[in-house]
Amino acid sequence: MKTKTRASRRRLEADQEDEESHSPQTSSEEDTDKCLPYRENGKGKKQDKSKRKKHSSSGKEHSVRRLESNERERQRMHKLNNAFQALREVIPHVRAEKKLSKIETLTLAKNYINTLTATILNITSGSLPMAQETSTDIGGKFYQHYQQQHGEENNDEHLKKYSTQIHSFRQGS
DNA sequence: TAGGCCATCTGGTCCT
DNA sequence: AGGACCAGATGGCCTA
Repeated sequence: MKTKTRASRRRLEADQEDEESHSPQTSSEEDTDKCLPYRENGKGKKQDKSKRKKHSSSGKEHSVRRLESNERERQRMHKLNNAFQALREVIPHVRAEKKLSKIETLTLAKNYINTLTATILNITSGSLPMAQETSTDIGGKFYQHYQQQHGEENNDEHLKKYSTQIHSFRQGS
């Protein structure tokens, strides 16, 4: 992978620093200073430099914890990316040969959900204002798409169930 | 070459 | 206490 080289290089550098000085914080402190301005409130709020936590562990221990933490973070991001990939695969889009970026994926997913919701409401009742705005042409296309995705069997049953859920969800909100 | 996108590292904060 | 989550920083790759 392209960034593997970078990652291993950084790890190597960190290890070297650790071995040389037993104070791997030096470069990290500089990095942290670049994080300014600090977030103002809420989750992830950064503290004033003077209030920063002191590491109780030795340099070696801290370095080990950091590496473990980095690995967990990588795994977490991989899971997140897998979820993005799964989302990409269920969103119909025009330029199928080009991979959707994350922001495109989220935006298209939101639009897709909105359209599907409107379409299903249109199919099942047509009584809500949003459903009336939706053209039957679009509705037909998505119904076709639904059939391609889910096959012929139990479509009515599934659609009925889904639309009931949507209706109750919309009424609840 | 600038800008977009991405993976990774990192330290702070939250949660269990 | 330790893991999860988050956001900033950094640098590589790609494309217009």
